[in-house]
Amino acid sequence: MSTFPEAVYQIVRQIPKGKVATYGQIAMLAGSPRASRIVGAAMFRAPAGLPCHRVLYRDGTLCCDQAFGGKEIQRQMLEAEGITFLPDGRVDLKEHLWHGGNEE
DNA sequence: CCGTTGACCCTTC
DNA sequence: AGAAGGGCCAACG
Repeated sequence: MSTFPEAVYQIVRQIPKGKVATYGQIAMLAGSPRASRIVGAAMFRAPAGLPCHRVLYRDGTLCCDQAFGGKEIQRQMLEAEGITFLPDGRVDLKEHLWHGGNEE
């Protein structure tokens, strides 16, 4: 792990099924709590096999409506993982917000 | 090496 | 409560 995106990939890969994480949370775990934007950029360049669909906004909303080819696509993937959605169209962070525990 | 850009987040109007 | 603007850090040209 030398570059920031690479560290981000490792962290996102450690997100368990049925759990979600925020860009800010991942950025903090990566070593820069304010580099949330770098995390998003890294997600776009992220290779296949990376559960980037488990990464959401700080409020639980999806990234930018066009990620993964469509926010509804991400919603379906999250539901398949066991994630519950609120009537507001946001993910239930209080139920699925992942803690940065690398020890696992 | 310096400037620009970006799947974000926070503060203020 | 909703909308707008600025700031931050790291990669890329």
